[in-house]
Amino acid sequence: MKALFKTAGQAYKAHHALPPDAGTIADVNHDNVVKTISPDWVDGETKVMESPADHGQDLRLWLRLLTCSTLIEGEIRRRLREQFDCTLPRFDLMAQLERAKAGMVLGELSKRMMVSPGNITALVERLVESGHVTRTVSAADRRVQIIALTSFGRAEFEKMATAHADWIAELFDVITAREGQILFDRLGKLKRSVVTALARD
Amino acid sequence: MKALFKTAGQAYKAHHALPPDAGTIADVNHDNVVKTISPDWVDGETKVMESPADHGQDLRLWLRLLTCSTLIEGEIRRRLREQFDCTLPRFDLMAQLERAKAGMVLGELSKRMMVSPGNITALVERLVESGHVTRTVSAADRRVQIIALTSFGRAEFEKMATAHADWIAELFDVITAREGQILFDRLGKLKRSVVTALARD
DNA sequence: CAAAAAAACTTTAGGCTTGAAATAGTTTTC
DNA sequence: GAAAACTATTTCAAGCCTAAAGTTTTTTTG
Repeated sequence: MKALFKTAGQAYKAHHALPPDAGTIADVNHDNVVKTISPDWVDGETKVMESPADHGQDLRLWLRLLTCSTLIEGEIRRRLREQFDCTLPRFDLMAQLERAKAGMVLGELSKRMMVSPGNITALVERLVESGHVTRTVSAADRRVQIIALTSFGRAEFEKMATAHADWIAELFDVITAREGQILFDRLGKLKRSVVTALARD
Repeated sequence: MKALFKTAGQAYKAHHALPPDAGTIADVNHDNVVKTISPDWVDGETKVMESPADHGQDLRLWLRLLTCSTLIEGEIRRRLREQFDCTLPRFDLMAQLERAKAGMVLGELSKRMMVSPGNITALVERLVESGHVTRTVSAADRRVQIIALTSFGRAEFEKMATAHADWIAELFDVITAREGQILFDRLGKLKRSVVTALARD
């Protein structure tokens, strides 16, 4: 099984016209350049113009999936920063640690967070500095670092976790339990499809 | 409407046990630290342990949604890099430009890609340097930069777009047209839910 | 047991991303 | 028509992220 690293970024949104629900009015100005009036953002997600072997539907679905998670993730990030002066990676790392009472090895954090080990090094360093976590060399294996939440870190995390759950509930407002279940199940199948494809190399 | 910026990162995966399908065996070693054996990555997505006011389902759904898009995005990124020595943001930007024959204003690119304007500046700079796009000051409004694909950039993009569509089709392999449609529709409702919540400020 | 392989991290170079502050050009207002 | 407000973009500091190469320590193997 190969490693799955990610950088930052966005995704493929070409071959698509503007969505009618985005409220954007596209027209041509003096320079013959596309310009829009009004909202702060516009997602490129919409109808695929050509569909080679009906890859179009998959592409459309992928774009919508990506738009949803980008939108939600961005908002969570923003609120975390504004209300708790915290970043998502920091929150995430503490979340992983929260259930590991005895602490967690750095490599395990890396796997669970699906980010590269080198990344965790610096992230942990900053969290140690701000007093949220501790880092201890294992007595049994001196290569190993054990990371654990401090009581301060735990208290801070608790506050954020509560707010976070509320935010998600707010954003998912109009989704009923039944719809949520359908989405959950279908996404489960998609996840398996992706994992299978990835395992095929 | 507020701006929606994002940094890089992952998301909240706490309050969750390991998924049985991840193939991970968690146990406690000499240090009393959680260690796992086996795969390269483990997603933290799974059953929410406590559910305050049944925020649990939303949280679960969000986590699964995020896992799906992280997995897919990571793989697309990896292939783009390996097979075309290109990053996702570069590909994305070219994708936006591809349909704007006359070019696009920098600010419009920023909106469509849902990233901050300052980001586009550097991205465009690198694409100009590698000969994929051109940057021209508008004659009508000297504040404005018009960005357009070069024919080289267009040719390169075409190759990548074809491969990209195939990759998505491959990853979405087992999803049927009908299931895809259901997912698409439900995600559409979710998107509206999020956009509405965001518009409420 | 010594050499080789493996494992857990860290370091490095380079790209992406943001929010905030600065710059420059355009439009509005009085 | 000058001052004020607005708009498009750039610059900056800081953080996140990766792949690849390097370090130290442990395990495996001949």
